[in-house]
Amino acid sequence: MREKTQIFRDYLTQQGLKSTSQREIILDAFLRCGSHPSTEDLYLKLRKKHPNIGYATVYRTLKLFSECGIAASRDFGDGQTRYESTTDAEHHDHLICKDCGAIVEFEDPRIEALQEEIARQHGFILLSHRHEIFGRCPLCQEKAG
Amino acid sequence: MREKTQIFRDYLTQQGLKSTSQREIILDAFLRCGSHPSTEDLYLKLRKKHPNIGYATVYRTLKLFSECGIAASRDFGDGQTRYESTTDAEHHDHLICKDCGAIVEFEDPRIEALQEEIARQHGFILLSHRHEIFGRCPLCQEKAG
DNA sequence: ATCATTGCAAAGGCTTTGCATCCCT
DNA sequence: AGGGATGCAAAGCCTTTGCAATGAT
Repeated sequence: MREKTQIFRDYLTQQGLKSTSQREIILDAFLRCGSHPSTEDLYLKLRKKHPNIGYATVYRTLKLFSECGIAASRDFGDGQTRYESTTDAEHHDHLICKDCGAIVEFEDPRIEALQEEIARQHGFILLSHRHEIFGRCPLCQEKAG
Repeated sequence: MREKTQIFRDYLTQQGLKSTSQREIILDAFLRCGSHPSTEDLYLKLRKKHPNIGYATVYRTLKLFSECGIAASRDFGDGQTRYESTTDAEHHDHLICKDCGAIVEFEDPRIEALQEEIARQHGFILLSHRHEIFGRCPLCQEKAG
């Protein structure tokens, strides 16, 4: 993740913002973290090794990640804002397990194309979209018998 | 909307709940209302003619509508829970104007089929989905020049 | 009479902000 | 030294709930 770290640092410099140990720590945790952590997820995770980092700092730092483009905020309807690293594919949507919350990313150009078509049909200019499929993942299917 | 009114009344009776003037008024307002009102939308709308109806009552009544199947709650990511009447098509998704908030419903069996396919590919059992396309509607395109 | 309903106000849950202090540059 | 950053606590927002009073059956 060399690149993202650099992107973030460059962003800070360029905006006249400061590089701090908290920001470095949060960035590191975010990049190592499993997918789509909420502010709280990261905060709790960090608290173990860095009990002095406040919730507000995590919150504000994630916002910075979002601003500089290395992360994007997502709302999966579970009442928490989640952040995902934007390394991956250009665009993707999510398949979410309703039982365990596992998140799988997917992308399908056919769906993307159909969305364009639908927007056009209604005279809309397409700006963005949100697409989540909720289901039960293989593991939870087993557990459920 | 004869039907829905009846469905709601039957539900109340059958559940041992009571029919009250507030519930009738809220149902009427909901059915007449433009699409996808939030609790607040309805509350404010009602307040003009029925300043004595409380927010909590609107909130609880919409929940009842949802329970008996005449309405469904939706989360479009604008921080408010919205409710839509479930008369219409079996299933549909939404095209939303980012400028004025206008909501157009759409449905596309091709997208539905692709979702099934994607879930299957990942070993998931599909339970539900959420799909919103955000764009700029014809009117707002004009306004924007 | 009985028990659900109502309206108000207060409590929750998450996000956001104010502010004195701290720390990069 | 100067101004952004931090951490705490408090404020905002919307949703949800407690409770005494009210109303439907």
